[in-house]
Amino acid sequence: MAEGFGKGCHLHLIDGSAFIFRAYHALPPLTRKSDGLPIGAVSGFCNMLFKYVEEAKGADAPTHVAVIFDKGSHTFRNDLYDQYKANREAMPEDLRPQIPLTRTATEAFNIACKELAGYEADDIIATLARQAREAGGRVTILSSDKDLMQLVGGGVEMLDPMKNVQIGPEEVEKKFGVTPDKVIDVQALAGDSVDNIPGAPGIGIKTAALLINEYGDLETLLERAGEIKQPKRRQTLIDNADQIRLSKQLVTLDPETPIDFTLDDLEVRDPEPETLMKFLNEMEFRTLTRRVAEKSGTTPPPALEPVAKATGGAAEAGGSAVTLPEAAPFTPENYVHIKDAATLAKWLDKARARGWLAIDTETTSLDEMQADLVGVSLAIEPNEAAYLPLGHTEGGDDLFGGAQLVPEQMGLQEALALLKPVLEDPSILKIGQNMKYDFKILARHGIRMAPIEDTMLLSYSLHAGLHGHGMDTLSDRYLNHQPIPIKDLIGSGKSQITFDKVPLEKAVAYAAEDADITLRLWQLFKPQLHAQKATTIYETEERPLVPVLADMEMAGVKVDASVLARMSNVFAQKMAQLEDEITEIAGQKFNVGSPKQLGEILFDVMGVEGGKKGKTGAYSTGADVLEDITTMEDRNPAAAKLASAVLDWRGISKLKSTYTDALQTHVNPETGRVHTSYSIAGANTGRLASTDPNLQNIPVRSDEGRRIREAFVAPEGRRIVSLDYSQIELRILAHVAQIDALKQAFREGVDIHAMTASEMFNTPVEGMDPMIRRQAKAINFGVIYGISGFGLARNLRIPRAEAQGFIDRYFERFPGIRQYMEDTTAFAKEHAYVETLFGRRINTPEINAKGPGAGFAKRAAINAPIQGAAADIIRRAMVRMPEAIKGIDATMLLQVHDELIFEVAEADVDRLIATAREIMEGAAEPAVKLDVPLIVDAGQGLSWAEAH
DNA sequence: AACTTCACG
DNA sequence: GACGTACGTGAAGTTC
Repeated sequence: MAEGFGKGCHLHLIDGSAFIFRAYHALPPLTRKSDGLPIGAVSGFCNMLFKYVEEAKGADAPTHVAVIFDKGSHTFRNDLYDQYKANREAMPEDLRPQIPLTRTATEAFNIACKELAGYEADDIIATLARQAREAGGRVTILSSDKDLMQLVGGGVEMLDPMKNVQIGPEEVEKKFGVTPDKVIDVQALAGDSVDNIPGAPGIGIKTAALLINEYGDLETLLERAGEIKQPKRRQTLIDNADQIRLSKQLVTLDPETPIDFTLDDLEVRDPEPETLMKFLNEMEFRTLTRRVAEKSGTTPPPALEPVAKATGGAAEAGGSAVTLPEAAPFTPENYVHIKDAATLAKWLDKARARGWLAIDTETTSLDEMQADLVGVSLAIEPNEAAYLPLGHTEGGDDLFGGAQLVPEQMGLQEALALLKPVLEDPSILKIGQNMKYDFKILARHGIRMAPIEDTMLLSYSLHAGLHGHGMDTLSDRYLNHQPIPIKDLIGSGKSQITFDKVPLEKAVAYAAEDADITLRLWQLFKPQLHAQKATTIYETEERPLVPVLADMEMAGVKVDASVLARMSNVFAQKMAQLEDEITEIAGQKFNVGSPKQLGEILFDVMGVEGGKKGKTGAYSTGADVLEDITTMEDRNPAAAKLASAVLDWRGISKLKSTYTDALQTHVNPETGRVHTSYSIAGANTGRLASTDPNLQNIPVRSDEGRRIREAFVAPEGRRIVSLDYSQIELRILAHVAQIDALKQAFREGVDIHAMTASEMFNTPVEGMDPMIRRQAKAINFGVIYGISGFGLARNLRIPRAEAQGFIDRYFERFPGIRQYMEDTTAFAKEHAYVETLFGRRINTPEINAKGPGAGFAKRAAINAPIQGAAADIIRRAMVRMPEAIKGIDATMLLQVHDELIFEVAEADVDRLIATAREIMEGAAEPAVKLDVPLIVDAGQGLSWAEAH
């Protein structure tokens, strides 16, 4: 080969920023043990480089390589357009110090590391790619960034390093609908919200590709825009031609950046083990240091003596200082398809021997009450996983054809008979992700799994507030592995199929992987529980709640659909009437349900003043705005009337669409009852959330809405009983903030809001003015939410100065509350989490951020220990409830944050109330002895409306 | 898919 | 000194 870069050479260009970003988000916020320096992103970055170096030795090895970084945030594009990337979020605080370290890391790996002020990494990549191509060589860009796709072709291709898929001209065309050379034209039209490139409003990639393909290129399109048939599209292109041309400049990468090195400087060099290990050792990456040592056949340097720990620092907050184990790569070819009883028995023996198994069920529906079991997957160790298909079918799509079971499957009953003794064996742990789902599916087949572990709940106990706890998130973050998307198997939208139609081979790969991932997550999370002091919450609240909630959900609540149907009819009539009225006042027909159209009518057509536009440019027409307009009878009577009619319409529309209509569709045809689903790990504070349908927001505040609760009934001979905690959050506040006056008031059972008013305004509790009491009540709630003068003013509709005066007076009278708020925020700032009385941790990663996010985080931090403790208490009560009411003919049906709803035999109502009340009032103990009593109010009746 | 609105504690 | 503000949820409908 001749000197220098040329034909036969192969250049790898690594998008450094993408690697860093990827590494940062893939890993929990690790810190260096010795001094707390955040190093999660550096660690991930090094792992990725290590993996790259190992894999790059193969057949298609590069001859030249460089990692390209961005330098600074200001580039020539900002000079073209000052809004470029303007809505980018600021770099996270704990990432910033890691950036220079990634450069050092690259050099330690002996890989060229390049950047250029005023240009983005993408421009340098474009320049190098051009040079390499012109020299006759090949180029592979390691990135999946769509902005680089314009470079593909003529010997240049991309490789997505995470998914390990090549991106050539075909893939680019698939994404953009045009050949790579026209990608910039499409991007110029479609714009990009991430980089804040304006493009042509209303035109996305699809439309852009259509236009470019029709007219050949952007310039021709803009010149001939007048020929476009669609009027809106035509106008957009004519009006925004300049903006589109600017957008094209912004998206076009510069292939002529003034770089001060040549391709020859990028020749591949092997890492020098000593240099590399020295760096890795300094970073305290033990595993990686060892692996490099093994590869190079040298001994790793001794671990550095830990230096004295720096004081404080929020770095190791919130269950984060974890080291990821050396993950075994996934080898799906090891997954087993269980076809017969002998093989299943073998796997179950493995579980018996090990004492655990990870399990996952595949079904035909997300609704556990309607889902049919299709298969079960099992895992014993990483990569040791199997799928047992039971209900895969084919055919049945013609009118009379019944679906046929496909071969190579065990019989359902035979399999369940083998599974049952293991799944119910108290000496074998059953590990699942979101076990409530699998528990319910199997319970419907007569198997009650116990004991169980749930990786979703482990993550919730460890990481509440940091991220979601779905399997895809957890696998991506903690195993650095992206599971096969379910979409790849069943599709999406209209053409979606059910899992029983998935071919067995694909089903094995998918389902066994899920069990494998679950097992790995369990092995990773379980040991961290103790280290993070999360064991008690997990063991006493989260895990035991699974069967309790499963039973509640399976029981369901009886709903009289005919009551709802009648109400829907009445609502429909009223709405039609109001719509006529509204059309008349507005003088034109419009969609009352469209806030946009309504805003234009009110503020543009009818001339109401003071319309405020939100960030989308639409007028705000929320209830508070409309209520203000209804008071303008003198100035703008028509608008006042219109606003009032719309408010009425909205009220009815909400009741109809969200409640009376929707609830009917949720009545299970087999049980005649509504089966909600509670998410245990949904709310960061420890509250439950109810979905499909949400039964925690059934109307109660308005008389009309409350009537919907009449449809929630007890069957013949039974009653609905409701028990709710009185003022539980304020009681918790009184306890944690140690407010003597509040504590005493609760002990004496006086009206707490009246007492607050009395303290603040020096008036006796007896004969308290209801208006003053109302204001005091608003303040009491405000305190729980992290009060602000602005918020209180808006809530009470009083001037802000007056609201601030109330708050000042309140804090003067209850200085302990201000102290509590200050202590709590200080704690959050130091640790990046807050804690409830019971030890539940809620992470507050944004607490030290700058900008408006910090305000939210601060108020959330104040609220979380209070809301969270209340959630702890009712969770504890619920866990104890089934055992306590065993001899009573009663079923716990629903939870609404501070309320439990039961269905009880008429004769047992009193006994149930007494027992459940005792459990609920004593639920904090023995873990916490509150200084204030917990009081539970009870009601009963034929419907929820009567019981509440 | 994002946004707006509104139901609950 | 400006800025944006009550906490926590889920669902339906419109708009892009």
